[in-house]
Amino acid sequence: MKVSSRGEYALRALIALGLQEGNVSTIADISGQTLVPAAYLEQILLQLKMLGYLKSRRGKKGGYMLAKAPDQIVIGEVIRSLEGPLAPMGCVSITSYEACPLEGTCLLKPFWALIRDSIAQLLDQTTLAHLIERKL
Amino acid sequence: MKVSSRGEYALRALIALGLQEGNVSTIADISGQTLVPAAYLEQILLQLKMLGYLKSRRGKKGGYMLAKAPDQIVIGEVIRSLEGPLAPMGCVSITSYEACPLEGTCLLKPFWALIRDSIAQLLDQTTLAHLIERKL
DNA sequence: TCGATACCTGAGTATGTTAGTCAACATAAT
DNA sequence: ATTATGTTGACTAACATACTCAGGTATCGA
Repeated sequence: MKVSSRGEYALRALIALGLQEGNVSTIADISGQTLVPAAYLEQILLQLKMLGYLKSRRGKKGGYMLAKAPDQIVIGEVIRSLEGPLAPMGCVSITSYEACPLEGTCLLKPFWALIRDSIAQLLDQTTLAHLIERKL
Repeated sequence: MKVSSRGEYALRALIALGLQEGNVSTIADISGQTLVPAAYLEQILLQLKMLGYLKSRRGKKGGYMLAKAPDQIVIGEVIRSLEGPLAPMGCVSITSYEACPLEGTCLLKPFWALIRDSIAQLLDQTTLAHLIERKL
């Protein structure tokens, strides 16, 4: 049930940028604060930008900043974008359902569904603002 | 947040055996009911036996059966044995904690802890008996 | 006792994922 | 022009996943 380092790193970066309130931060800055290797962080920031969470400015005095207000950034969406569905099994995934031959009689499916609901509810009701303000 | 096929297959096998109430089932039988490839299932059953969940009898008329009552088999324990800790990150794992350099100031840790609690509570309060009796 | 039927053991393998690195390029400010 | 920055895409080492397969060993029934 692990979250990959990529997902963890992305959230760390979003938090670091959220704490900057509008100022741009360079990759080196963010790398320093989050302890994510700069070259790897670069990839992740680019992906977050393509997903619409970040804006960037090139050249000298360039850097990254949030593209949305922290309370508009839903953690569940971020994780799904970076790691795929939250559901523990394809047969109970809403965003990328996969059929299973046991489907009809499977005694596990309702159980997996319970777990998916529990995880999704937590992640989808939490925003970057909640994390930054320590309001969980 | 995926569960591996190994974990899913193990639970399918336990359910199949739980429905047999004391009768032995051959690998081929279980493979037929669960749709898990027989040679792969063999490995998994062996592991479940080593973990104390199953008993086996060799030779003709041989096969596998549960070693415990279904209400003594906790799903959380099975998953942990097969896939490692339930926690999404090492820094909030109870069974295999790993330190993190950000520890003190990390705004994510309390969030991961919430998720770990939620998952662990569900998995640790569910037994094989619950699954078989459809009582979730 | 013999042979068929099972479980047991350990090695091997194809594929994919993770967690990165690196080199070269494009753009903006001074 | 120079320099600091983001951008792009290729590359790689290590590991995990999801299996297969070849043989060995125990037990039952005839």
